[in-house]
This record gives sequence, C-alpha cells and structure tokens, in this order.
Amino acid sequence: MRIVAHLDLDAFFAAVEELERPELARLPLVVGGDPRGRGVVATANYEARRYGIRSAMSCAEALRRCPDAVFLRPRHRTYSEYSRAVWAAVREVVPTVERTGLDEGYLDVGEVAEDFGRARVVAEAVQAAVRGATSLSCALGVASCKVVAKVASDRRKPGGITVVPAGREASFLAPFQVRLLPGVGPRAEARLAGAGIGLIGQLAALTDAELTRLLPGKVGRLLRERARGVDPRPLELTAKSVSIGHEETFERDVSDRERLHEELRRMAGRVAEHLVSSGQVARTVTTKLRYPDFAIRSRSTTLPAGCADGARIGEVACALLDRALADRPGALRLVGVSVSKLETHEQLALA
DNA sequence: TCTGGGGTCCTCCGCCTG
DNA sequence: TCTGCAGGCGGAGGACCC
Repeated sequence: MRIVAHLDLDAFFAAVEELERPELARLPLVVGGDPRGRGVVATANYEARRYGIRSAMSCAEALRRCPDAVFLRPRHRTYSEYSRAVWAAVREVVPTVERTGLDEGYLDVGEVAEDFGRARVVAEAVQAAVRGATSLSCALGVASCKVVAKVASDRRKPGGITVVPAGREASFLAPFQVRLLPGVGPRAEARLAGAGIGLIGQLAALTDAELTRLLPGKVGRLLRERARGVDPRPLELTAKSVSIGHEETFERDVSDRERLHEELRRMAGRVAEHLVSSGQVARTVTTKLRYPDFAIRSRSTTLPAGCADGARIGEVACALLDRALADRPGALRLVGVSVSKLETHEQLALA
C-alpha cells in the first residue's frame, strides 16, 4: 500500500528565532525585510498572525497592523543548520524522504507502515523525533498521494496530524477553496471564480469542454486530476538544480547604466562562486529586469561552451541588460542574473 | 497591502533543418 | 530550385511555490 506523508514545520524561520532568543517567544515576531523599505514578510509567528500578518505581505503593511511587532532579518545559514538536524531526525524514523524546501518534504510512510492506522503512529514518532532533536514542532498530512497529503498537513496547524484513508481523497478535498489546491495561484483562482467555481469539488466535476474554456492546456487537466485526489507523482529522491541565480531590489529605482552594470557584475560573481563550489559550469546566461510598474523583462543567451567565470558571466549579463534597455528604456526596480543549462565536471569529461 | 528572492515548469513564437 | 510541413531548439514570458 502506497502511503505518503507531507511534513511541514510550523512557522519555521520564526520558530528558530524564538529558540535562539527565548525572550521573543510570546511577542509578535516577523522575519522578513526592512519595514521601512520594500521588503516582504517571509514568516510570522502565530502571535503576529493574530494581527492579520501573513507571509508575502509587505513589511510596511505588517508594521501598520502591529506597530509593536519585532522585525528580524532572515538568517538562512542558521535555518539551514536547523533544517539539517530536522531531516536527520526524520530519517531515523522514515528513511525515504523527498525534501521540497528547508521546512517541508514528503515521507514514504508505506515503507514502515502497512496500513493507515499504523501510519498515524509513524507520524507521531516523526513529530517526537523532530521535537527531541530540535525542539521544533511540525504538522503532518498522511494520504495515498502527494497532493492530498499536502492539503492534509495544512489542516491542523500547528503540531497536528491529519490522516486521509484510501478511497476518501476526493471527498476530503471537495469542500476546500480551490486556492488551497497546490498549483492554483491568483490567476487560476480568478478565472475559476469568474465561472462560479470556488471549491475543489466543483473543479473536480468540470466537464472537458468547461475545463478547456477555463484552464486550457496541460495545467487545467493536471489541476482537475489533483482536485479528484489523483496524483501519481513519485517521491523525487535525487533533486538536481536546473538554474542558479541572484537578484536584488534597489531601495530606490536606478537608471544609471554604470551602476546597473556594477550591480550585475557583483551578482554574476556570486553566481559564479556558487557554480564553482558545486563543481558545475553553465551555458545559458539570463538577465532579468523589473521596471517600476512591476513589468518584468528578461534576455538570455546560450554560450558555445560551459562557463563558471564571474567576469565572463558579468560581461554577458551587462550586454543582455543593454539589449533589454534598448527595447524598453527606463529606470529599474530590480536587476538579476541567473545561469542555466548546468553541467557537472563529470558530464563534461564524458562528453 | 503593494508587492523579496530563490527557484521550477509550462507555453508560445520564431528560426533552422531535413 | 522552390514550397510546404513537421520537429527540435533557443528565447521570452507567465504562473506558481516556499
């Protein structure tokens, strides 16, 4: 019997900060950007959420909602260390794991539990292991496939366990808002709402013709399958990254070409360091621009051979920036550089 | 509200080639 | 040699996720 669990650490960044600084534990706490700048909320603890503060909200808005909140900048290195400890503890209980982020992932519970009743016991053992190793709490959803497990893990937060027995997938999902289905973002939600479709059960019941009209292409068919609780995706145990990039939003929009080039060269250097440390080279360089009206433009080019040289990547990125600004001149809110078509040194040696 | 930074995947279009 | 077509690929953009 295939049984999958989705594990989600509760308010992860904020929970780590509370562990590191226990005096913050009962205060509204926001981890994210500068509340006087252009930053957004990465994570808010449950105390801050009582004021309506949510992830992805601008920090300025979070400050307006709760002027007494404590604002901290994210410390990714510290979170990575806690994350490593969490997943080591999880693997002591369930050896086969797919990490999808620092704070979440899927577990192959079928390996250690032969039925859904026993799966709950395994989920409790995972929670206890995580708490014992790190003092962090997590929520788990257990089901026959990834999408149902993921929706289930969100049901009882913080610290809960939700088990959806086999055969109950579609009826479990049906009453939830479509936006809770992974893959349905603001655009798809708006299109569905325009046709009076608000619940996952209604999405699951759409005819082919209705689906083609509302959500054409592969995406629509995939979302309707998921709404029906059908999701054959296996656990991905060896995730390899496809691209590496770096981008930054300026405090104030920048139009000075020299300054933009300088920033791009600096970011290209960081990207190249990342490439070198992972033993990879890249063939495609992409420069991204965001204008004050939030319009995004990107220009990319593919090099004849793989490259991990920061100066070379910077040079190409600057030329791409110039090309994009020739098409649409103006000040920029953000620039970024990323590389893709990655190859490892082993692959190059084989080629 | 006024929107970061790191990504992935999908779609569309134009170009090239057989 | 020209035309039409299909498929592959690169480039650009959009939607989404954490």
